[in-house]
Amino acid sequence: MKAIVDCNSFYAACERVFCPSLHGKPVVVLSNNDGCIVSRTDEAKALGIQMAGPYFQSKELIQKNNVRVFSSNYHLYGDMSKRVMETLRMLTPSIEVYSVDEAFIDLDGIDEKNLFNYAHYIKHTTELWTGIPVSIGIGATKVLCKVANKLAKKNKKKTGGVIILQTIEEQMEALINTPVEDIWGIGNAHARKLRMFNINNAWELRNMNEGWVQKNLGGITGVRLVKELKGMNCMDMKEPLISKKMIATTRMFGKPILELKELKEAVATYISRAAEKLRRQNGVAGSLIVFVVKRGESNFNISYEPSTQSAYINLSIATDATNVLIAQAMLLVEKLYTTERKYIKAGVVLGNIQPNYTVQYNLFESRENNKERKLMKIIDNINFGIEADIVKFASAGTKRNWKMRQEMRSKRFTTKWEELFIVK
DNA sequence: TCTGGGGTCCTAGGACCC
DNA sequence: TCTGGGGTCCTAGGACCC
Repeated sequence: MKAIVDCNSFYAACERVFCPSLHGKPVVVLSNNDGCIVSRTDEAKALGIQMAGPYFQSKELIQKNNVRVFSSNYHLYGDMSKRVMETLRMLTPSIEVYSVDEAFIDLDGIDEKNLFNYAHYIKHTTELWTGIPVSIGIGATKVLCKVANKLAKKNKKKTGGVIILQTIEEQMEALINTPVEDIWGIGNAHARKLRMFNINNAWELRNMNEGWVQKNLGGITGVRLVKELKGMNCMDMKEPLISKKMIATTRMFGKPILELKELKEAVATYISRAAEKLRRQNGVAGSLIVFVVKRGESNFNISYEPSTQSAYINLSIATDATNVLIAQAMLLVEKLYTTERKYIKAGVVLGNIQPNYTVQYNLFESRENNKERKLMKIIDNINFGIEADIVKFASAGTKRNWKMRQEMRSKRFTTKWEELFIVK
């Protein structure tokens, strides 16, 4: 058997740890730039505030009901996530961190009669040590774990936050109570399709034949999903993901910009971020994509939808040097830039990532990289150790009018000395 | 006027190779 | 007039996840 441990309303829960008066009160957390709602407590859900909905649409509801609103504070959430995962690691033999707020646990070797007590022990200890409430779903496969977890979360009072699917009867009941759009791996497009075929819950999907699924549900991915619903393991526990295959940094701007100079500054800054991430995993990137998004506008009787343009380059030598990547990116920005409309967003994606010891040099390029590598190391040490961005490239700008809005961010209680939590 | 950011996996089709 | 069979690699795009 396996389990998934999933933090309840994770971002909002992190805020509550450092502001206990918010327990029992509605809280929401916003995405970058205060654009969307990305985390809601149960009290906020009960008010009808939509997940992933634009903030401005719920603003009235939020103000009327005195909902506490936070901008996202990724320093805090990242650190709290680490604490949760460390706790699970100490309590269980093997975990796979699936996302910032979820981990699968391998329960092979645990006596099935003890699963219930074991799950409650994990739940209780995690909550005690970190202050973050969790729900646990247990089943034979990852997909069944997710089914169990979803139901456990939906019905915390009745289930105590833990559901175990052991017998076929338990599985059947759970699957019947899971509408197709709630199945892990079924998104909007497939859900609509399934409904069209009058397949409405997970049990009905489970009983479809393989040929049909193969043809209508994304090929092999769909077949695996249905097998997992039947209790046949098709998704292994994964080794911890050490190196990413692509690294992206993209942001909306705080306000739309028109100037090429500002656009370049933003892109140079994103490259700096992405290259730091790249170096942290000891990787080098072989390709680079820059994209920019123009604002939608209506002038007189012409209207434009927001539109994205992108350009990419394959680097002759894979690199992790910020300055090299910035230089290439600037050329791409110049290629993309026009003055016709304002820009609201830009991003960079580093691809073709390889470990840095495999770099393929070529005849026509010198090996100056050593010098660069030393420089990058020094810059990274200063920025990681003292304060982010204390040393940066001039092309990344100093005024940064385009920086995102984060008007309601809490303090970085656990990662910045100047912002430590104060107990009176 | 206002709608985030960062990922993964799979497939189809084209280019190219022997 | 006639023109094989079997691969690999790359890219773009779709779908999905949190």
